[in-house]
Amino acid sequence: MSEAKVRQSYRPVEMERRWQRRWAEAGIYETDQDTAKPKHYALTMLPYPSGDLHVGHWYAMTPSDTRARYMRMRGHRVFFPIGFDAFGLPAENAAIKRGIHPYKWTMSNIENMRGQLRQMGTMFDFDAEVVTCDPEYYKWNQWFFLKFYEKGLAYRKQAPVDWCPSCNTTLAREQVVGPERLCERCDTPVVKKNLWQWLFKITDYAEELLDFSKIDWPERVETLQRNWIGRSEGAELVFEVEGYGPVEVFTTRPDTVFGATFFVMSPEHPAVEKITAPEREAEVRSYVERAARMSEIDRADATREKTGVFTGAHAVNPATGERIPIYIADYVLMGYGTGAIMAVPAHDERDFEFARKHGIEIRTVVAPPGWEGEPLQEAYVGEGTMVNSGRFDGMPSGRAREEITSWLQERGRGRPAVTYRLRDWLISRQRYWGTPIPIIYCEKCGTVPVPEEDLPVLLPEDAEFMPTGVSPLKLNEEFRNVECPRCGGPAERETDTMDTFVDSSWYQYRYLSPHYDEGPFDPEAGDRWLPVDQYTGGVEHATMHLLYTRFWTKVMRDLGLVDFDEPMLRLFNQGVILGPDGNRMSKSRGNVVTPQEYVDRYGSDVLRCYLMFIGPWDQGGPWDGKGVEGVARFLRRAYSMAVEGFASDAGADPDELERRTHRTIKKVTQDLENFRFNTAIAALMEQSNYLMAVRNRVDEERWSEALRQFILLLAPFAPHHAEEMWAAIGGKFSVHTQNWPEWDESLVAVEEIELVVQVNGKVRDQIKVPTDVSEAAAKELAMQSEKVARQLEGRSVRKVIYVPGRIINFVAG
RNA sequence: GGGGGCGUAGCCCAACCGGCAGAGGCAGCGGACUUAAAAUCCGUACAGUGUGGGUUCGAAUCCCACCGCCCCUACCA
Repeated sequence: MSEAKVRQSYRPVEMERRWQRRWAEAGIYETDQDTAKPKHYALTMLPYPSGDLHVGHWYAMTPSDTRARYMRMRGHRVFFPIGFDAFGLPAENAAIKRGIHPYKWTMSNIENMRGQLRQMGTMFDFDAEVVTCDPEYYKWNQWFFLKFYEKGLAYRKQAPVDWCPSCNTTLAREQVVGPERLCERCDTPVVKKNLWQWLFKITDYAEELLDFSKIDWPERVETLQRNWIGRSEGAELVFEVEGYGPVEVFTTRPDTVFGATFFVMSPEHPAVEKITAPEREAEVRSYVERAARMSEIDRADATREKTGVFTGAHAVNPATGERIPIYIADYVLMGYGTGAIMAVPAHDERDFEFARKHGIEIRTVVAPPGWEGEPLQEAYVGEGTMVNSGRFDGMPSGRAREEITSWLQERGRGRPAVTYRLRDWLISRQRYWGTPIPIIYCEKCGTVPVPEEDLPVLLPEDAEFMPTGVSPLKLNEEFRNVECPRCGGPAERETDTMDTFVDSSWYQYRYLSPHYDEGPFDPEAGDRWLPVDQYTGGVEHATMHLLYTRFWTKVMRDLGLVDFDEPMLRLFNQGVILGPDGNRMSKSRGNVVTPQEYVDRYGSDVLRCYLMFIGPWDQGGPWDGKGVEGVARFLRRAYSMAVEGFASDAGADPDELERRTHRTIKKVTQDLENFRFNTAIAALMEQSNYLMAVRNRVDEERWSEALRQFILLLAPFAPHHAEEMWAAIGGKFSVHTQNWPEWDESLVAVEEIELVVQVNGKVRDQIKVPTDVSEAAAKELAMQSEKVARQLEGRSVRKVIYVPGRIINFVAG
């Protein structure tokens, strides 16, 4: 075919559509169940069905697909499923704003996205698709909930939530707007309210979740999770509160207890009401109310001045026996430790600030080095020698921590303790579009779980999800009113739904058998595929989804459902693709790139390759529309090379061609192993350029072989182009079921290299030497160089540094 | 306040275990093709690696300090 004809014949969009059809007909992406091959479960985080795939989806999914394709060509049976995280707020908001039912909105989005996913040219096995808002799926959320409940891992308690007093409803975090913390719908200031909520006891697994020895995850994610779990060692000490009883505090510094000159409770602490002196009541109550209005985020603002009020009550320091005043202050959080602290102003920055403001004694009990009894100008938080601490004076503070703890323990006033920052997972959402919590409240029997055989508790389709101010299911009498499964009497259903992170905590298991109805997944399929070998997704999920799914798997293990400890063995975090202006893409910034316009113009392969080429995958980066051209040229050139074929034989070095081929195979293979798609594509471009250059100058047979290998290497990146090219050179359908090429190490090495000759670190000459030249020979050859000889004249060579294949350096004096 | 990442050509990015700063691409420039342009093809210039020190025969790479940008996290007792 002539070049002109090729140019005319290159219609990537049409070509891609043709192959997509063919692939579907031939079913080449149906999951290979041949257990003779090693398994590879590749997983990319499932998308939320927002309506259209955006560039971010492409950036996350297509490299993941490339890697899965590569593994397949490497001889693995690969399972690479996809699904939709279909419950959640946007669907409900669309319903409220536009009157479309969430189900309809979600399903039509999914339908749309399915088509776009196919267009992407991925090898997703759509037979394994999971849609989490499907009762077939969420039934198992409920089933798990019951199992968790049986094991005591699901429990109900009062927990603070954001509450809009005007709409009379709880709000999700993203519905609370701005630093003023206003309700998104009516601009009313949001308050904290204690409501009955369901929680999962993830804290039971805190210690095990700190063990990362069984997974190969990015250091960064491990650190994030470790910090999030926040294990601290210390002691729980008991302070007697006058007229109330003992109150426990947690401290990491029991050594400083002799310096505890006051005591602080969180405004929410249950004891506050009972201990407040009558003359203080008004002040205390107003402070508590003010604190309640503040969000946790505002309260966590450490730069804010430390506020608080005296309750009029006193506690007894268990070490000194002194009476110390009890304050309430919002810098003490109910959610951490016991919600009360012993305040040691001399050795804690926050307590120091508070004590100064309230004129409380600041007593040094750990002497800083060189301290001579002068008042501290700031809190000293380091180690030192004990002072003002009775019998412990003179002891190093580290040792005093243990000794004081056991001393108090002997007197029944304390014990060593470990506290975690991690809190239990609050799963209740006062929302319609989620999984109903399978619980029934009966006046007589109390809290009754829905019997397993009654699952799923269906989400009623005709619910009133308009903004009426109450949890939508609460208004649905038909849903809410039930017979108690235990006594048959009148009862009410729980009307909250589950957090959508529940859905994504175990979806990787459901993929294995999405229609299996005897359990969350078919154990036989589980044996064949679990656990996930390679997971890819954004690092923003480090302390949410990625922690929850680890927790979930450990519970599943304890339920006997799986026999391993970790859900995903290997994780890779891709970066974020930014808008052309270098900012995060967002509609309000107007910098959103629509993949469709590029797909329509260049085809999917170009977009895929461009996104992989733009830079290291974990780095992300700004979108550059101009850069796409280069990749488009590359693929078109590659295509035309295959279609036109060999030109003529005119004497280029066929061995060099072969060496380059093997070098390319090695480079691309190693880069794919390490998720370095950008340099792999650069290597393919280089090879393509070379193939083009020698197309009419080398032995035809060997050129064709080199081209064949090139196409195979290209296949995971540009599946459509490679398929077309494969067909053009007479390859058997499909290129994607071929074996990945292997390289011959002996052919990778170049034959002759340019050895750099330096004198005292400065480059003086380059000489051609055989690759395997010995040091002595290299030295000899280098000395023969005129330029080098000139430099060495009159000097003696003190040292020769020889790096094979690189340089030879004469150190001369 | 704490933790992490990144600064290399006009731009996106390469550079293994320290060894000639350049693989690939964009844009630029020159040529071929064209009546002309686009497209295409061929060919090319461009930085001494954010700044300042240090280690070394030799530093983009290792160490120290600083500057800039980004991300995460934050009163955790």
